[in-house]
Amino acid sequence: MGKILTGNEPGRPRSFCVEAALAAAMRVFAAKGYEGASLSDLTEAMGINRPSLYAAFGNKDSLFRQAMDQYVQAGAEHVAECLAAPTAREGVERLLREGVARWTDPEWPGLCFVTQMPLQGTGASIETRLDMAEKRAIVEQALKRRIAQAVADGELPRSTDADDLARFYFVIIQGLALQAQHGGAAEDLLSVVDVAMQRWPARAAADA
Amino acid sequence: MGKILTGNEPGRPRSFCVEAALAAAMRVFAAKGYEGASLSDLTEAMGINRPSLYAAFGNKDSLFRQAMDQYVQAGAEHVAECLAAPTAREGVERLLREGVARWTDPEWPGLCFVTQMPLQGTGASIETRLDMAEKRAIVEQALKRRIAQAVADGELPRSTDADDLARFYFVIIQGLALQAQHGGAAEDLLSVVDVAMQRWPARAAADA
DNA sequence: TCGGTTCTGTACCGAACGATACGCAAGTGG
DNA sequence: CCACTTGCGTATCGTTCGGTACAGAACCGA
Repeated sequence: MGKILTGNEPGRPRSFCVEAALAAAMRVFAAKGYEGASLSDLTEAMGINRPSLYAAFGNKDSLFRQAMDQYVQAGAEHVAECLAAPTAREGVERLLREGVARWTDPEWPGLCFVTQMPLQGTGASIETRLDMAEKRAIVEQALKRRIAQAVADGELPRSTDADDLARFYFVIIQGLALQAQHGGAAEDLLSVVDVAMQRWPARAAADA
Repeated sequence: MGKILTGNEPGRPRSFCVEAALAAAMRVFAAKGYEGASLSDLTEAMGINRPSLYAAFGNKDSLFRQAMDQYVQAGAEHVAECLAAPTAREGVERLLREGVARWTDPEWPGLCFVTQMPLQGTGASIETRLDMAEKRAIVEQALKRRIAQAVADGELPRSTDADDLARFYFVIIQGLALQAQHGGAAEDLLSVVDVAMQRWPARAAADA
């Protein structure tokens, strides 16, 4: 992932790769939070200095949003991939299990991006927070659509309220991510997934 | 709640009520987070000035912990009160429903205290964060004990793993609180509680 | 009235923050 | 070689942060 040089533009070419720098910034933001990530932290991790950062990304807030966009895009693909499983149940279970695997992986960068970081008083601008809320809603919407389809397909009882069930699993996702960030062990969280999935609404039979 | 004057100590008496000031500080911390709450915010809300704050509470970190202690104590009492319900099911349901009511109440101060605030990179000291983790574990332990008792009482099937079930509902609590902080509507969250409680393990019958 | 002690209020400290001005380096087309 | 354009790097801006020194005010016991 070196720098992308087209060789046509005038002026001195950029000496770093924007995507790699964004990825580095994302890791810093994920590790330290919005306010906790100082410009010095960011520039050091990105391997560039301050004015280059401002020239390339405009702003700390703007940089955060661009880093987040990169993460959210990858995350959205992962969600879609999971939910593409043959049944909604498998899809949701994959989403939860792989989510736990990622969130408890110390190498995984973007823990708090979709779940919690941009809260009130973290210094992020109001637009950024609204943007995050929008991005977060995408996951919930995807869950909602997949579950609604499962109801239509007959995988779930016709009495199922897709919105409620989607919200339910979305709350679990956020709770899992939060607990992971608090240092919860992967095995404990996976057992929560077990309990959550064990209670997936059955078509007709009991699910004792 | 005015100042408590014993009239025996020498020196100039304190002109403010420590408890009231702590409560005010708690509201500020809850609203803006640890770093987001500046000393100016705090002193203004508490109605005192900086040196008084330092003389009375020692430190920003120390102030935070004392404010948190006050909140956690009230919270722990509430948890115990809820879980004292005749059945564990009623207790957990009360805990979730009243939790949602509190967290979505804009007047309620301490939303993020037990759930999320003191994360990495928020500026809080490592000891404070460990302290918070400990306090958070208290709720989970209470849940665990109550559910274990319910298993012993025969309210829950003997095959129930109390630890797993407690962790499950604790994750839901955290997810609900998190979503509330993201601006989730009370009715939506209550419907999540419905789904979560609807799937409380039945003794023997099916729970379609 | 007078030490002794404790709190209050102003004014300030050094450090770190986000953000920028400006001169130099490194490329382009002519 | 030469304007011209663009990114790089140093050095610095003004602000805000958490934390304090210091002087005066308000209470005690004698």
